[in-house]
Amino acid sequence: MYDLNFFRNHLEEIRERLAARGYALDVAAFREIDERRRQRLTAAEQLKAERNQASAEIAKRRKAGEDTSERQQQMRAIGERIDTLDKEGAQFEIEFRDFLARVPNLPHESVPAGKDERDNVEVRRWGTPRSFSFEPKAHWDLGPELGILDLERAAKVTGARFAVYWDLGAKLERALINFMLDVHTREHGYREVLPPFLINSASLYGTGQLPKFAEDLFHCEGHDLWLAPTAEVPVTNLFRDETLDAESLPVRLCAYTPCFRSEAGSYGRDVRGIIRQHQFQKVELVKFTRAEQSYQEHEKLTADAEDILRRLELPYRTVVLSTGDLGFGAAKTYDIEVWLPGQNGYKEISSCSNYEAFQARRAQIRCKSGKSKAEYVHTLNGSGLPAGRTWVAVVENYQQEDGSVVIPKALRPYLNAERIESQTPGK
RNA sequence: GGAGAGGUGGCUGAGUGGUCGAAAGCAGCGGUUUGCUAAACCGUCGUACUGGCUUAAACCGGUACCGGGGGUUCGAAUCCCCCCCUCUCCGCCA
Repeated sequence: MYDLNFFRNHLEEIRERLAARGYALDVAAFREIDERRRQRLTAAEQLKAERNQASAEIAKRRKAGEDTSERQQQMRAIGERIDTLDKEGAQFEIEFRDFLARVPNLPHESVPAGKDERDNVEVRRWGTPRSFSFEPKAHWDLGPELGILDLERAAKVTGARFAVYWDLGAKLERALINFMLDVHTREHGYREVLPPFLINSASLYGTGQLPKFAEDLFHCEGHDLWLAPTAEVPVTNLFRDETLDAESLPVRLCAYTPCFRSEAGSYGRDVRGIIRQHQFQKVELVKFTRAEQSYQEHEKLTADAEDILRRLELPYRTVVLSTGDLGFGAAKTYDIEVWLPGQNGYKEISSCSNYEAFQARRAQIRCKSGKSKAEYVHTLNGSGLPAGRTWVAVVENYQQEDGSVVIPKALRPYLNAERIESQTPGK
């Protein structure tokens, strides 16, 4: 969401900059919608001013004991005209808001121009993919063979794209979550928060999932409740409609939640294994900063997410998304990609974005210091990290020739085990 | 889920159909007084949209906003309906 005056006065410039991310801003359509809306608005307001005046006059005359029924009769007709104008105006207003709400954010100037993910630019690479003396397996083979991952029963109990973890598989997931929360709260200065997993539509509007991306979400029938697709939504909306003390910024929060995504439109992708699930567990990092801090904090947030992979000794690379690959509300995004031997390539594991004031303006999150006027904060978030994909990375990268999996040193205090060996689940 | 009480500006809190955008107090801001601080006194003090202004700011108008949405009325913070939230009690549940 843009500042209305800024938007109206910089239409051409915005159109050009949005073209870089593949969005065609229809300037003429906006002008027309805006014009139409304002016409209706001013027409209705003029009549209302007239009515207000007349009402005051009626009040005075009645106090003086005069008969005002004729004047009231006149005003009734005006009231009807106001009604009509208001109804039309409300329709145009919805159209107008909806138009604005569907315009994506401007890319930051440091974002490389490009058409799609092929134009993303690698900014760093850490660790060396291990060379195997045997053919490494994918987790969808390893997991079931070890008896720690059970997709068949998950399909029976719930359906496709859900998983059941057994024994050390379940413990590994839980260990990862605790490990990540501990690192971020103890080492990186984040405050831990446990938010609701269901959220209302106002929150989804605030972070930008609505109105445009309803089909990506699970909705609870008969309620204004949705399953959170990421902790970004409940956590960012924690301060919706609030004005924070600018001195208290940046606020750094981390949260564990399960995440639910309908994955509509990705039917053919990542069908094997647990790379793409309807439900996965994630630790999310969220920051609220002053405008001038946000890019510095963005770098730190990305580094904090990367640190989890370093501690787990998992090779990764970090890319900056090109203008064409940028998400709807983001001004700049780093993707962190972890090495997966089973796929012989790097796979996205975290997406760290600076939204600047895009979400803050929708969600009305401001900050204020002393006498100065309140201004919108910048919001940032990134996965730090998803437990599911990290689980995959651990299992695939630490697999041994005999089919067992060595537990990374950093996780051993959480698992009380050094190795996952074959077992027979639920039998 | 049932019964009751409530939701007013940054805060406290008045207001039950007509100069109410809203009393009063506190906080804030500007000033006077003062060796400094404090106190006292005077003034000021909401937000959004919108018109005037070449743009923006300032300024001058207008409209809207008293939890949200509808309705009655010439006129609604005030009356009616629906919803949400908070508190108390009951029921149910982990």
